[in-house]
Amino acid sequence: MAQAHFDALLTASYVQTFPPGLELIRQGDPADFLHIVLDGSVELFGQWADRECTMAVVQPVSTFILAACIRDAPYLMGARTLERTRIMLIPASDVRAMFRRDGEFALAVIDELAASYRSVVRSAKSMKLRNSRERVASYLLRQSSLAEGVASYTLPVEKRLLASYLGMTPENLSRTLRTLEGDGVKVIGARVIITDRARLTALARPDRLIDGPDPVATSAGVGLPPSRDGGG
Amino acid sequence: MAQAHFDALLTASYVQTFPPGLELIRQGDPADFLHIVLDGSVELFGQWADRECTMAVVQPVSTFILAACIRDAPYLMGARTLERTRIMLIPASDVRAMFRRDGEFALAVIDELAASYRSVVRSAKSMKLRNSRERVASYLLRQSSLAEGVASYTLPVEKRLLASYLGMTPENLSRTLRTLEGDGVKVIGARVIITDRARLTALARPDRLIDGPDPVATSAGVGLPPSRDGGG
DNA sequence: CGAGCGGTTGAGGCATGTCAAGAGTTGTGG
DNA sequence: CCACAACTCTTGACATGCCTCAACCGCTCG
Repeated sequence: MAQAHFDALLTASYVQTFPPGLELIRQGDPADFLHIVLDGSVELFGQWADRECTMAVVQPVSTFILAACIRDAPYLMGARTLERTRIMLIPASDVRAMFRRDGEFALAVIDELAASYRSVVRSAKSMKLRNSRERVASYLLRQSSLAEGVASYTLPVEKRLLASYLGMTPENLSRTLRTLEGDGVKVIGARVIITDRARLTALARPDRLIDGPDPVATSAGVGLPPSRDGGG
Repeated sequence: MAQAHFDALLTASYVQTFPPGLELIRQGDPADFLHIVLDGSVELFGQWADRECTMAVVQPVSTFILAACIRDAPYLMGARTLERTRIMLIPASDVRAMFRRDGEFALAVIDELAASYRSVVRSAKSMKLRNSRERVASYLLRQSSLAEGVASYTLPVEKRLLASYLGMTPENLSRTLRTLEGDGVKVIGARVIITDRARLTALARPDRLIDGPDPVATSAGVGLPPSRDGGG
């Protein structure tokens, strides 16, 4: 986009650092700022009838709740920091005004929204088509491939949160990890060790239409699968 | 958008009528055409490991697989006609070229994508936060409110498909509908009769952040909740 | 009429959630 | 530095939601 426009957005926005566990956004509130994670990580979650579930984890550098800002609609998800996190906030009205003025920016927004959309569809497919055991196996395998195929790595998030993200209870995740030891992967604390990749792959049956394309060497995704995110 | 640009898109595209049950799109195929349902209805579904689930039903006039066209990426979902359906096909390359040339068109695409994104997020929240009984109750209530709050209406889709959409088996849906008779709604064949709206509402606990905003009188949505759809 | 299909119903089993208790870890304040 | 509190994680026992399999009904359509 035009440098002048870019600068205009920057001057209208501001950057702030938040402590861990802080609620940045409450679902249902009007969308007043586009958020961009510069450093740290943010959990997006849904709430309903005293229940809660993790929808995604946003890691640098990504936007979130872009869709709500564009539509000038209430946030569909809440957001809280998982750690000390630096965030840039751009007034939603400025964002809306800007992609009307700057065609390049509009194209970037289109690209981001399309990517986000596909992310959620993938996630929804995983939830509906796989059982919890398969989701866990796929997740562990996917994280390994994101880390350039290493056989050992550490989980990027707490198990409690991972369980919620995968649509199961912490107890169930714990048990599932235990039984998965017979299928090519061992998890000790936050440490994941893939002992038999072929076997784990056979169980997880990874699919690029669900788990995403094979990562290219240049990308550096670390978090939960839909780490690129842009709506809410 | 500019009339000239609109006409250009029209001349590049063509309209075709398909019989019921025809597979329009196979998931994983490259996105070559943007599809627009002019008449009839289309099911979007996901497949994995010999399992299948309905993701959405698209009704006139809506686009689908917009996101795949934009990203020039493989379709994440398959699509098949549910009835005799008239569809307009626009070459994906023309769509991509057009929103680079025409700012108004780009804005329309942004709006459509943002709406689609929010649709899927709602759907995902419903799947993760509600159990099957609550999903069924919400769905029945939602359809009633889309039909201007009438107490009686007919289901817009087959129960078999509805079950898949709601993430359950046909048997389970059948049983659930039976037990729901004690909670303010009766379903005979495809006919839905809400006998005690307050009671059904108490059970469904409808939420505009999941079920969508209260419909305005001018809109005429009929199908499954995310009838507006635009990605894949 | 008979095949095919959607829908319903029943029986039984597995997967997952719930409740409860305890081990291990982390962070805090005395 | 230690003691305590709070929290995550784990494990067990139990309950239940949901699926699977199978049979049957009713309708549609050739």
